[in-house]
Amino acid sequence: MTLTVGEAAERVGLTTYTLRWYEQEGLVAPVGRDSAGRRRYTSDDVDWLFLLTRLRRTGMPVRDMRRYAELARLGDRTLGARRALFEAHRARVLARIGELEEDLNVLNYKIDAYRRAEEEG
Amino acid sequence: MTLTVGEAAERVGLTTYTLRWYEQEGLVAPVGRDSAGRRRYTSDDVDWLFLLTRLRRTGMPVRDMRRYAELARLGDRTLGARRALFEAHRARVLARIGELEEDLNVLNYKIDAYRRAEEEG
DNA sequence: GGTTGACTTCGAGTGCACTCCAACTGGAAG
DNA sequence: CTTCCAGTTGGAGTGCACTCGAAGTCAACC
Repeated sequence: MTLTVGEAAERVGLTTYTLRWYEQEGLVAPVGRDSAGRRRYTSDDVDWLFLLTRLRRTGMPVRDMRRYAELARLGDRTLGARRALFEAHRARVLARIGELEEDLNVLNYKIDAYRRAEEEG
Repeated sequence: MTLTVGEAAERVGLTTYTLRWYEQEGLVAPVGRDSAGRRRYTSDDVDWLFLLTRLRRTGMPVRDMRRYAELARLGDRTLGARRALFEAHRARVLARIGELEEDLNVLNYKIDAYRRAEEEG
């Protein structure tokens, strides 16, 4: 039903260090504990962590993830703000993809130039 | 004909600090100097720097850029190695774009969910 | 009941890529 | 000739996101 920090870490692809640090940094609401004081992650916790990994992977700074977590903790009245935050982030991700695609042209051009030079020389 | 470090920095969108640091780190061959010991960047230098900014922007670590610079300094016999380096990097960039596009789905899903929740509530 | 191993906390350490500071130098404008 | 500005060096400092070490606790297994 619930996972230890090690199990949760493995599920979401983060280390136990990072999971504890995310909690400390307020990216994750305080996780439930068992009688021995050990963290127990619910599937909701794991879902949340998974979402965080996607935000992180798209380059969202931890600072913004914290802001998002704070909004989420305030309940439904922040739905609009959270949507706005995601929409702004989506725009950045789209821009980033565009940038990478442009840079790919440079890469392709260079690869081609090297290939031609190799054929010559 | 040649540019000062400040002018070169502006052209390529880096700071003068970074330009000097790139040189110190071996990402750029030692730049020519004027009689007063000040750097003078040729258009070839600027082209090289521009390429570096594209590599950097696509996430190539400075370590790999240094490796690339070293190969370039060895002349034409490293053309193949340089092409291989670029091809490997291109593969990473393509993978990265794919990753971002996947993550975009998560983002879109969440935005949609927020929108629906806003309409309800 | 002892050993093992995963957990706990707190604080310090790491790696990357800059970014800046202090002290100095030299050419150009007024 | 003085003032100013952009440049020079070496080394220190910054921000981010982890990552790890030390010292201790606790449940489970033999």
